[in-house]
Amino acid sequence: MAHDERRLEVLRAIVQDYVSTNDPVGSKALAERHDLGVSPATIRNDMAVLEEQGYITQPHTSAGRVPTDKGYRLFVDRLSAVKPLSVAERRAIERFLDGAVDLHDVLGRTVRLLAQLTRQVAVVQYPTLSRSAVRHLEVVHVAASRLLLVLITDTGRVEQRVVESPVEVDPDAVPELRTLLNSAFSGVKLADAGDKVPDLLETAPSHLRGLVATVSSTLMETLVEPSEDRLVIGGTANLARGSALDFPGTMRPLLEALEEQVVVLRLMGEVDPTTVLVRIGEENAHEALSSASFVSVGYGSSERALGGLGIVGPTRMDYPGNMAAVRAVARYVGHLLAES
Amino acid sequence: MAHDERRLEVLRAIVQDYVSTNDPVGSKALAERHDLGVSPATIRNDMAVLEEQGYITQPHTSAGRVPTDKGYRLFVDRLSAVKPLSVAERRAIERFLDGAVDLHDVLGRTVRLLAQLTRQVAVVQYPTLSRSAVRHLEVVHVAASRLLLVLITDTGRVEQRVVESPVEVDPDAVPELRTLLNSAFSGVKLADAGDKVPDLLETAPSHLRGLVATVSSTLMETLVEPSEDRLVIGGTANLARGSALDFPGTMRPLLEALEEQVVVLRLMGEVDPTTVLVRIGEENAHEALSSASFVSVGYGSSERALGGLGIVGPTRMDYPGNMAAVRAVARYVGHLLAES
DNA sequence: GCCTGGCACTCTGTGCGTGCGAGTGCCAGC
DNA sequence: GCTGGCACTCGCACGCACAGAGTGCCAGGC
Repeated sequence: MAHDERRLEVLRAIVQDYVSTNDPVGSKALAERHDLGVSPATIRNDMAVLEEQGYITQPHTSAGRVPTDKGYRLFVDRLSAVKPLSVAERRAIERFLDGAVDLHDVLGRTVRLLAQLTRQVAVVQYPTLSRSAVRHLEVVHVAASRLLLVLITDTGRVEQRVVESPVEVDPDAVPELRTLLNSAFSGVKLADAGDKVPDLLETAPSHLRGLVATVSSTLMETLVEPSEDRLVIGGTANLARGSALDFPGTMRPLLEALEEQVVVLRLMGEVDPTTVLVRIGEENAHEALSSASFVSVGYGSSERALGGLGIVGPTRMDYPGNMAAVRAVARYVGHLLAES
Repeated sequence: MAHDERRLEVLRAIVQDYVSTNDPVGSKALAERHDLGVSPATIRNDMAVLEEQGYITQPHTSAGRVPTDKGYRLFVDRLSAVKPLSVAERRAIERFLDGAVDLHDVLGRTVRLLAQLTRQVAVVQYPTLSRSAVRHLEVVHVAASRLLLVLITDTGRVEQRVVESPVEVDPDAVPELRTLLNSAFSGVKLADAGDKVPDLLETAPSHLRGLVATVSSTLMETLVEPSEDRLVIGGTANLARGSALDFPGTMRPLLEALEEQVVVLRLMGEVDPTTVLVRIGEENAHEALSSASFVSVGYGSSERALGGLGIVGPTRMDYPGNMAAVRAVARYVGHLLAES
C-alpha cells in the first residue's frame, strides 16, 4: 500500500532530522527538507497515525515529534541502509591500530578509535578467558611456600595468580612442574582445561602430585570464572556533549553503570561476530541505560568469538553510521588478534 | 598580632562553610555559625582585607564571599589540621583491599575505594617500571621467528612484548635463552638493566648471541620507557554530582584530560611517599584542570616510591579529609605491595 | 477517497518590569 | 578598634504579555 510506505518514509525522515538537529521535528520542516511529494497537512495526518501506533511522540502539545524507542527500533530494523565507511575512516582504522605492541595496547587503541569514530562512549571486552586457549603456563618461585602462576593465552592475554602451597616448595622442582603443566595444558581451551586435570594428576610423578593438585585447583578456581572478564572503557567525555538534552536526569547513573563493569559485561554476553546487536532505550532492561542505546558486535573469527565491543550513547544517535563503525573496527581487531 | 589571627580564623571559617554548603558565605551567617566573638560588621572589615589580599572574592556585588585558589592554598598550608580517619574508614580500607588476587585487582580495588571514600575521581598509577626490579623473565616460542617476552616485576606487574627475530629461532634454544636472561636480570632494577647488557652479550654462548641482542634491545626499548606508565581511573560518576556548580564550563575537558592519561601522569611524576601533594586550581598549569584540585601522594616504602595515587575534584573540596584518605590508602597499598 | 489550504487553538520560550532579600560598605558613636 | 545602623547594589524569582511554532480539524477540490 502506498499509504503505509509513505508513512514509513515520514518516520525515516523524522528520525534522520531529529538525529541531526536535535529538535523535535514538525510537519512543515519535514515537507521542506524532504521530497515527500505531499503537503504538510498530509504529513500531519501520517504523523497522527504514527503517534497512535507508538512510533513517535510529542514532548508537549505545540512541539514537533520525536521518535520513541519503538520508532528507532523500526528504523534500525527496516528503514536504515548499511552506511559504508568512508575511505578516510577505513584508513584511520588501519593507521590507528597498526603498530600496537601488545594486547593491552591493541584494546586501548581500539577503544580510543571507536570513541573517536562514533563520538560516543566505547567499550571493549578483553578476549574471554574461557574461549581462549593456553599458549604457555609459567611458574615462578617467589617464596618458600609461594608460587606465582602466569598464564599466557593464544590471544595474548596474560593473567597471574599467587599460589600458596600448604608445604614448602623445592625450587628445583619448579622447572619440572612447569614442563608438566605445559605439556598438559598447552593448546587446550580454558573451558576444557578442567577435563585434563584428572589425567594430569595420574601421570604426574608422585613427588609432584600435591603441588600439581594445588596449582591446578587455583587455575580452575580463579582463571576460568567468567568474573575474570575485563573491560576497557573510553570516550566518556563524549557523554558531556549534549548531556542535558540527551540524558534527562543527569548522566551520573550512566557513568556509574559503566564503571560497574558487570552491567556492560552482561550486555556483552550475547554478542556474536556475524551480527551487530542494537539495544534501544528501555530494551536494555537496566534503569541507568533506559535512555541510552547500546550497539555491539563480537570480534574474532566467525567460528570463534573472542569477545565483544561496542558503543553506548543516547537513543538519539546515528545508528547506520555507528553500526558500520562498530562492525568495521571489530573485523579489524579480529584479524589483528587472529594473526598474533 | 590578634588581628591577623582572627582574620585567618575568618578565612578558615569561610572555607569550611563554603565547602560544606556550596553557597557564597556572608558575614552574618559566619557570625552565627562560628564563635568568632565579634559582630558581623567587624567580620565584614576582615573580609574586605582578605579580599584585597586575594584570598577571597565575591561572585557578584550582593553575594557572599568565596575562597580563591590562593585562599585554599593558605588554608591547606596553614589552617587545616590533619583529620584522622574514623575507625569505620580504616576498617573499610582493610576490608576493601584484603583478598585481592593480583596487582590488577589491588589497583582496581584501590581506585574504587579511594573514589568511594572521597567521593571524587580517583587515579592510581601502576608501579613504575623503571623503579621496579625484575622478578622473572619468560620467553615463549610463538612462531618460527617470533618470540613472546614476558616480564614479571617484583611488584607483581606483568608486561609482554612480541620479539621479531631476523632469523628463525630454534625452539630448543629457548630454555637456554630463558636461563641466561634470568640469571642476568633477576633482581635487577629496570632502570639499571641497560648496564647489564654488555656483560650479558659477552658471556653468552656464541650461538645465542644474536638472539640475546635482539631480545635485550626490545626489553630496553619498550619496557624501560616511561611511556609505559599506566593509570587506573575510577569514580568519574562523582564528577556529575554538583557539576554545574563546581565546573564552570562543562566537565568535558576534564574528562578528556583524564582519559589523556599523559596529563595525569605528568602530575604524578613529582609524588613522593612522605608528603601529600596538593595542587589547587590554576596551580595545575593545565587548562582543563584549572578549576580542579589534585591531591596525590606516592605509595611504596619511604626508601622506594613505586608509583603515585590521588584524587581529582573541584577546588571546593574537603582538603583535610581527602588528604587523610589519600595518605591512608597509599600507606595500606604500599604495605600490601611490599609483602607480595 | 485522498489530498490540500485555511483557521482556530494550544503551548513554550522570551523579554521586561517589579519586588524582595541578601549582602555589602561606610559612618558615627561607644 | 569594635559595633549598630543605614543606604545602596545586585541577583533572582515572579508575573505577564507576546510572538512563534506546531497541531487538529474542517470544508473544498481533484
